[in-house]
Amino acid sequence: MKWSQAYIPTLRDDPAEAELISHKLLMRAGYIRKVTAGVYNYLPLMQRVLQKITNIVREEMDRSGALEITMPVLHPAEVWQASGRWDVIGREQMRLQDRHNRWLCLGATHEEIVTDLIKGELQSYRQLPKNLYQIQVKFRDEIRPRFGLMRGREFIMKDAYTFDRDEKSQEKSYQNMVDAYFRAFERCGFEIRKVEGDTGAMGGTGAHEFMVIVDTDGGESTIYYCDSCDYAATDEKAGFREHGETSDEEMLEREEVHTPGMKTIEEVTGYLKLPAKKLVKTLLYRADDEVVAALIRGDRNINEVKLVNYLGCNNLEMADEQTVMKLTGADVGFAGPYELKDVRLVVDHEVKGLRNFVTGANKTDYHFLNVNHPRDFKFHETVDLKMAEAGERCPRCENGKLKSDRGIEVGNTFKLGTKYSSSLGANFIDEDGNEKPFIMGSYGIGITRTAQAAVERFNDKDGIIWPKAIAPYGIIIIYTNSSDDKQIELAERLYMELRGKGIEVLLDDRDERAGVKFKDADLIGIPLKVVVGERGMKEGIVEVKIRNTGEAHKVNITEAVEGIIRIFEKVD
RNA sequence: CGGGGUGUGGCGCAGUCCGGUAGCGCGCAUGCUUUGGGAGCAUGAUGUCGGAGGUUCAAAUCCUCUCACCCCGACCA
Repeated sequence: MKWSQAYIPTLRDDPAEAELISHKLLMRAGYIRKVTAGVYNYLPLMQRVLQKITNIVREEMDRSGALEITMPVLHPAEVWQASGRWDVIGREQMRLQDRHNRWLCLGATHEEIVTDLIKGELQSYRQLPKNLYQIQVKFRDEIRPRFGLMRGREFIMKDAYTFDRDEKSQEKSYQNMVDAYFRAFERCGFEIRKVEGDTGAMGGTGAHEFMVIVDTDGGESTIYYCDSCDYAATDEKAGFREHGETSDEEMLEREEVHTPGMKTIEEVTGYLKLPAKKLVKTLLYRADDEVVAALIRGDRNINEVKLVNYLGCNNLEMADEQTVMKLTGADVGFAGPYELKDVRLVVDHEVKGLRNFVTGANKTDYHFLNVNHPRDFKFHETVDLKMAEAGERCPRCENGKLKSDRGIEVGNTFKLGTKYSSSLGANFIDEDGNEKPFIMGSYGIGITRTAQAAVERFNDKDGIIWPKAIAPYGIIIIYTNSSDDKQIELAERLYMELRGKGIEVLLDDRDERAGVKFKDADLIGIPLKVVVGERGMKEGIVEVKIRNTGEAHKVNITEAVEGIIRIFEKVD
């Protein structure tokens, strides 16, 4: 492609709307343009990148034995109602009505549709396992779209669905997908980290997320991993080995103390001169229709996902001020378990071993010292409600410590069990003659998100640095003086010959000064730059520069094509 | 949805407090010079000042309503 014929609208300034480096670069380098919040045009360069990623993913899916199909973007409400998710998913599902006032939605995921598709047609265990996938546009009406393609409302995704007869077979199908994911992401140029994830609204029995680790604000997820074994999990999922300390202090008399305006742990610990570990937070939540109080040590942060999972509720939010006032008789910030009525107590394991701790007194501006259980309040079971923290002990191995990183989730895998097959009545006849629901799995790769993750991961002050496998073009040729016919002639010749060798080349034939061409070439991130210029011509060489390493080579004009290819082949 | 902010030529912004001919940089067009890391000079084009209503002799500027977008939070691939 010749630049003069291409459509690559680069910008000098960062667009005001972009926050992340990757978002800024994709805008500035002419890859994307916003249409409306969370919805983008993909320009020619972006289209090529997406195509590259798509092709890699498709090849690895096909290699794994998965079968490509295309399902609709528009779904009837009925199938979502049948699975029960019409009511559960709620606002982020894009819904609309047709001219007959029938409800439809735009698909954010296709468990229902694919299950409905195979229902009655996959009938025998002899036809299993099956893996169906598609690469297609999805919609999710994000509450707050942001970060460009990272959290868009419209995005491209590869989603696959497996159907197995039993757990053992499912395990194989699952591992098969995991293997395919590693191959695909590796080919895209990523070092990928697989971590255990929460199953969330998908339901099911197990999940993993595939993360690109970055050290920028683009790293929206925190993960914890063990420094000695292969344990790794999202912050929502991560646990750690608790110390199981049991205090042997003697129980002291409960004592009310005046703590005017001290609502936070920091304020109370500062005022009472006690470590946060000696406090127990009482957090009131509204879980569906019930109010629960979560008790957790003062120095810990609550993991609401763990609480939701334990309660099995659909909706969890902090109780509002009125509710807190009604139940505790006090302002927010002074709740405690002592004589807290009509509220279910959910207690973190660590609270069990504590003695003589501080809680709110259910009275504005007062706390209790020396609260103890079961004397002052009772509970029967405890649960892990804590956010993990770096430095804690690994839950899997003996000596490991947890470390944390931030990452971008580019893929996920879910074991769904029979949630969808059961609710939609998708069964097969097993070897024993019994009708059974399929054991399902679902597997996603965010194509557009992967593209942006690459930019977030691979860039420098000058612009994008695409891994070769997903770069829109492999080589860019620049001639520095557009009024020098000899340069143009040589550049054109190299362009034609390299293209003849099957390499994707961009020739910057614009009548621009050399500086502009260099800047733009770096900005759009082409892996290899070939410079035809006055200096080189005198020496009888062209310069070849690797975007990634900055490494520069000189190649004799007489054997330029071979020389360039040789260098190009070594680029990652 | 709650909190904060922004809408002014294609892009980035000033002007708004204190009403009085709509500006700057980049980009764009033409010409000359220049030609290895976002050139210089000259000339030029491009604006419903987000929209609607109101106040006023006069509104980008003040008032009311509204829409869009961005940031923080809740949500999430």
